Amino acid sequence: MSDEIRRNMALFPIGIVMKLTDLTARQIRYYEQHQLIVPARTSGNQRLFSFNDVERLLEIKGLIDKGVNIAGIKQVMNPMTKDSQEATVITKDTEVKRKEMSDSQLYRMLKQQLLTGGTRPGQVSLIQGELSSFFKL
DNA sequence: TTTCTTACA
DNA sequence: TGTAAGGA
Repeated sequence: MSDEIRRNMALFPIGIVMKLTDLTARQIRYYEQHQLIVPARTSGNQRLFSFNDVERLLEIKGLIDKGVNIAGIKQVMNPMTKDSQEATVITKDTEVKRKEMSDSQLYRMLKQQLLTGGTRPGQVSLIQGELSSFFKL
């Protein structure tokens, strides 16, 4: 699967990613801080993003628009690190299944949190502004 | 010129 | 999240 290599090959700087995703540099860097993406770095400390990173950012943008916060997004995105990405190459089938599972789980949690209008003790809120997300969902 | 980190009227 | 500062 040399396709994985191509998808994960770090190619473009943040400027291009901004245009590709319609996100600000601030947002992109913020998501990186929260491990939502792990772009490579050049010798000069410049970030280099891969096609995979761009796709992940597009997914993130979609979820943000629906009112999901970082905590919620982390549950939908498989915490793919450089290592785990290579590890999942063999189990492409289970990878897809795991993602679909996460989506339905997130849906239930969002619905449950919206309906009860809150979180149970010890549970983290997955919603941004209770009101805004109410209309979008 | 572009990007990086840190910090906050 | 936006934006200014100061360096690479």
